[in-house]
Parts: sequence; C-alpha cells; structure tokens
Amino acid sequence: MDSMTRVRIKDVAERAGVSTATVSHVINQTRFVSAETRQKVLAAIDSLNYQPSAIARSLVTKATQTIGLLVADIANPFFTAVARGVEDELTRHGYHTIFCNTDEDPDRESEYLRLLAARQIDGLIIAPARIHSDRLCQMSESGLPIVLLDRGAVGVKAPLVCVDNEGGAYQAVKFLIELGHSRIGIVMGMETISTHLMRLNGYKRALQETGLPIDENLIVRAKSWLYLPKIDSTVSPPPKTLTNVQMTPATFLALQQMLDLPDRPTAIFVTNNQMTLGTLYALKQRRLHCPEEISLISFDDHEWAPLFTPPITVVRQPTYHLGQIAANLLIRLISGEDVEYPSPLPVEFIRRESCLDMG
Amino acid sequence: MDSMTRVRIKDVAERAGVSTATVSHVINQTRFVSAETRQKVLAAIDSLNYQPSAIARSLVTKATQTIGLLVADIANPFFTAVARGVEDELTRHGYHTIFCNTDEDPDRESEYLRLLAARQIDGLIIAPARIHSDRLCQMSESGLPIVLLDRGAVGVKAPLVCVDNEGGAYQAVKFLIELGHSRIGIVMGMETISTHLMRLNGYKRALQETGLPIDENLIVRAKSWLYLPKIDSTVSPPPKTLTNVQMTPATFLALQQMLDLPDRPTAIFVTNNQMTLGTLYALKQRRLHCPEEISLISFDDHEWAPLFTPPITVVRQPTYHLGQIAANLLIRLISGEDVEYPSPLPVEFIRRESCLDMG
DNA sequence: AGCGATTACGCAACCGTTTGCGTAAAGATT
DNA sequence: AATCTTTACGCAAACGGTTGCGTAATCGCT
Repeated sequence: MDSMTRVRIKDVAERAGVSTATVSHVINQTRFVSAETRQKVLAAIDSLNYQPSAIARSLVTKATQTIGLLVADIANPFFTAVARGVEDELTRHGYHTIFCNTDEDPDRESEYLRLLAARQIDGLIIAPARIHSDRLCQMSESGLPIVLLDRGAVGVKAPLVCVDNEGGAYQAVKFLIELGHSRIGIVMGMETISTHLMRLNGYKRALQETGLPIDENLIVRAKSWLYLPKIDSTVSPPPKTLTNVQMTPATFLALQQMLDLPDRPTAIFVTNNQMTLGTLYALKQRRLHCPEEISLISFDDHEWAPLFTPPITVVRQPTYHLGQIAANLLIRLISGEDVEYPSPLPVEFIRRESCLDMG
Repeated sequence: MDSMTRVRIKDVAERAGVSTATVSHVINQTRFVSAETRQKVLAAIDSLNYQPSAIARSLVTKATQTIGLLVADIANPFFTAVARGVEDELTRHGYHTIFCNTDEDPDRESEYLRLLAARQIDGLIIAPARIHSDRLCQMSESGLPIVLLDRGAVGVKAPLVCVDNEGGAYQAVKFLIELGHSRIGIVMGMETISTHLMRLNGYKRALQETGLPIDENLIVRAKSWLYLPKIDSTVSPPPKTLTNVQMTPATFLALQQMLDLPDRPTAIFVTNNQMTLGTLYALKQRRLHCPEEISLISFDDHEWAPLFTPPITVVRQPTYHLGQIAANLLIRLISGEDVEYPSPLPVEFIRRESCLDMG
C-alpha cells in the first residue's frame, strides 16, 4: 500500500550492485557504461519503479525545466489560445508551464514574479500589465531569459512577440472609411496596455490620413474597477459574465453614453474580443441593428464570430501561433542561442457582413 | 550587473552575524528569536535581497506547494473557466499550478502523470480521459491527494467534483417534450467520458418516461480523429477553428447526416459548448432556421449564448465555482483533513429563445 | 552562593541528486 | 617485465535549505 518512502537512487544502486554515480550516468547517458552494468541498472530501476526526483536534480543542476507564463487572464480567449500554443511548444521540449493571472494588476504581477523567481524558473513569458516594472527589469538584468508577449516593456532586454496592431487597426478603420463611414467610434481596452494604444494609433492615423476629425466623444476607453460610476438606475448594467477585467460597469456606461449621442457613430471599431461581446450586448439592449444602423469591426477573431447575425468582420490575429513562437524563442534563449528579434506578425482582415456600405 | 551567484542563506547568516538556523527560523517563524536578532536578520535579508530557494526547501520538507491540473484542453472554454477557479483558489493558499492538456489521449495523460510525480506535486486535480488509468490508481494508492474533476474514475479513492449531468440533461429534454417536440436529437461528446454518458442517460430517461422511442439515428456521437470518414466532397468540412478534440470531421459528417434525414429532428440537445458551435455551423450551412425549423438547447452557458440570433437556451453549469470547490477540497486533503465527498452541484436551466413551442 | 529552569541560539546531519577527481584492471607498447 | 593507455566505474563534495539536539547565558529561588 502506502509505503510512503520514495525509492532513491541509492536503493537502485544497491540493488544493481553499483555506485549511485553509475546509476546517474546510465539515466542521463552522461558517460560510458558497459552494456552489462547498464542492463543491471535498468533492471533495478524497473523492478523498483524508480523515478528520479526532479527537485534534487534541480538543486544541483540549477535548471528546473519549468517556465512561468504571466498573462492578464487565462479566461480571456485570446490568452487561452496563446497559452495553448505556449504549452504545446514547451512540452514538446520537455518543459513545464506555471500559469499566473495578473488581472492587469501590477502588484499581483510583481508578487508572482517574486514567487516564480523563488522557484528558479528557467525562463519567463510575460504580457506585462504596465509598460514599466522594476522587478521585471531586475529579473531581466539578473540574466533570466524572458520573452515579452503581446505587449512591450521598457528597460527589459527581451524579444517582443506581437502582431501588427497599428497596421491591423489602420486597415480596419480604412475599410470603414472606404465604405463611406465618417463618424467612426472606437471601443478600446486600457490605455496602459501598449497593444490597445497601438490600435488607437492605427485608428487615428486612418482618420487623419483621410482628413477626418478625431472626436473624443467617439472614443470609449476602458475604465478600471476603481473608477466606479454612480450607477444611473435608468441604465442597465452589463451581464455578470462580462464584468471582467475589460468590460467593467464604468466602461459599459461610457459605451452606452456614446450610443446615446444624438449624432452617434455609424460604425464602431472594437479593440478586443471581450469588449466586442460587451458592445454587442449594448447594441442588443438599445435594439440597434447591425449593420443597418451601426457597423462593427472587431480586433481578434473567434469561433462564434462567423456564427453571429450578422457574421462579424474581424481582424484576425494568429493567437496560437503567437504562443508557439514565443515559446520557441524562449527555449532558444535558454539554451544560450542569441536570437534575432522578431518583427510583428501580420494580421488578417476577414470581411464578413457586419459593415454596411454607405455608398 | 549579472553577478549570477545566488545569495544563499549562509550569506545572510554571515552578514547578520548569526547561524543559518536562526535565519531559517526568522523566515519561517518556527521558533522564538529575540527582537534584536530578528531585526538584524531582516535587515540582512533586505540588503542582500535574499530569496530562499524553493527547490532546496522542497528537498527537505518534501512539499512543493505545487499542484498539477490535468484537463483535456485549456482552450475549451469550460475548462478555462474551471482552471481560473482552481488557480484563484490555490494561489490564495500559496500554491502554484502546473497545467497539462491531455487532448483526451490516455497516453499523454499517463506521461504527464509520470512527469508530475517526478516533480513531487503536493496534489492533483484531474479530469481523467478514461474511466480507468493504471497510473492514476497507482498514484492514488501511493497516498497522493487527488480530486476528480467533472468525470469519475474507477479504482481511485478521491472526491469527485461535478455537476448534476443526468438531471440537467433530463430537464432540458423534458422541456423540449413539453413544448411538443417528439423527434429530439442529441449531439454528444465522446462516450468514453462519463460526463457525456450521464447526459445521454438523462436524455434517454426523459424520452422513455414520456413513452417516446429512442432512435439511434437521432444520436450523434463524437468520433475521434482516428475515425476518419472518406470525406464526401459534396459535403463541406467544419471550419478549422472547430476541428478540435470534439468536433472532428467525422463527427461533423455524422451531424450533417442527421440533419439530412427525411424525418430530421425538430429539436436538438447538444451536450457541450464546442459541439454547440459546430452544430450552429452545420445549421447555418444548411440554412436551417432556429427555432422555426429546428430548436436547440446547449449544455453549458457562455458569454456569446445570449447574443446569438436567437439567444440560446442552455443548461448552465457553475464552471468557475466547480474549479474553486475542487481546489478547496484538494487543499483540505493535502493538509490532512478528511473531507466528506461532495454531491453533484446543481445546474441552472436558462430559458431563452432557441426553442419553438409546437403547441 | 548554588542550583534548576528558562531563554536564545549554534552545530551539523540530512534531503536526493550530479559530477570532478581518482583508481583498479585490462590491454597495448617497448 | 616494466610502463603507458585505455576502459569502466567508485568516492565524496557539493547544491541550499531545515531541524533535532545540545549548550552558554541569564534569571529566580532558597
């Protein structure tokens, strides 16, 4: 039953009639062992059902075969797809992944970084909550292999794996303009996140290039939980399942206000999927029909996007691939290769039916 | 810069002018230390920026503060919600989580279990790919705290945290029957998974209780990838994003065949969210309108469900909560408490507009 | 002053591996 | 036969913490 005593390398050595050194060497194939002794050792390992302790091994080799993955929220479909890519690629190379959700909170992020450092992770993949983090810089300086995911960070010497956010947003808004829209709104995530800032930039560039004005009333910026509005009781709150990091009640209120504008936008560009669901919810609430009354483009594609009525036009990012690339880069960094910094991955504009041609 | 030499407890001890034992004790608050020495030690820790090595500590305490979470696919929204619940609860108690995706493959599962054992995880939360796994039994017998998630396993002495699958399915199908439907189809996940089997049972019970026949032609069972159909070129394959573990081309084909039946069902009960998206896709392809031509109920709710046209009637499960409970149970198991086995969590039937009243 | 109890801490073994150094045995060379 | 290589493996010191046992110093008491 529950013998509870782990079988150690010593036990194997004794049973095989050799030293622990020899056992270690046959396991790791790290020096020559005669066929005969090797057989004896293998047999002993087998009969005792021996499993080397990864802990003890790590203590001496200083490698844990473990990497940390720090993202805002694993329940955000964007990050779960990325995470899956990371996990697949890492396990293919014998690494394990420790997941952490920061919820965009720099304090949580910092605390996690501390814990991961204590665990001696071999490397780190992180989508930083803020553009600057002292602890992250410090870990970077201490030589820990790091790859930045989706978002930049200052003072960290690490490759950034991201998509062409500015270009994707530009393309989407340009498309709307070409369709004849001139009042185009944007619903965006928190400005502290470089990704969303880039998308805002793309939005602005497309407008400016065409000589269209930038109207602050048409820009809905995600507001944090702290920023609680005095809830106007005539206005219904977003559903519970959407009050996540991004679509807070405050954000939802701002969105509703934009939709209630006398000269409300004829089209909306939304900078991520969670905000898109929130936006759809608000449209439904207002009984605003898409695309007849209002057009929509979303950054980031999803399984449900083509199934909506109407199917939603999107800027698709290679999410899974993003994770794979990040993981692959990290592995090469860990093994001492010096890698060239990747350029932003291209996005794909997928035209479906959520945009009305005003022409 | 990159001094690269970890600061050890010994360094702290020297700087504070005490023994390593004392340093250890002030860190862990495990025996009395005078206020004066404690201050000195704390100061030394601080000035050296000392972080105890979790590895070394684990080697002696035999606890890693790490648990393994083994699920089919973290990209499946059901599991990501659960995983988030697990993660939150565990980190609240100072534990870390290692995620593993089995993709319902018993071999991958077994391999992961081996790796996790080598890492000396303190506990395991697992949604087993099959009803029986030798290695899982063995780990259970060796005394490792385990909690079963969503699915049962034989020979494993561990609490099972799941929902009332049979009852939820029964309720859904009963609802359709009461609406006047008599030809009701079911699209279900793999039968090797107890969860789906339970839901099938609920489906059957509702039919039988009402004296309705069980027609095998109306039962679409998920088929694995191995089971590749000779693709009929007149039939389009499911979209790439849906060809995951559940909605394989083979499964999609079977579904299409059911929809092409001369006396096709007037309503369909789908046993999970991924299959629901696949089903919606097939309906769209066939231009079958819901609910006028065909009604739909899905097991498992989602953010997008109320936003579809029509909003989809669902059986909602407390996914996040499921994870929380599992994690909480595990923590209590690890700390030696003996816990009572939980009963299945209730599900919630949410009536929206995807079911036509035939009356 | 002498003695036991208490207070506050140090010594060193141990956790389970890896690995540099050393060496006995066998074979090759002169 | 003596010496040199080569082959195949063992010894024991790390790795960085924890913790049982031991003890010097202080205190209270008679």
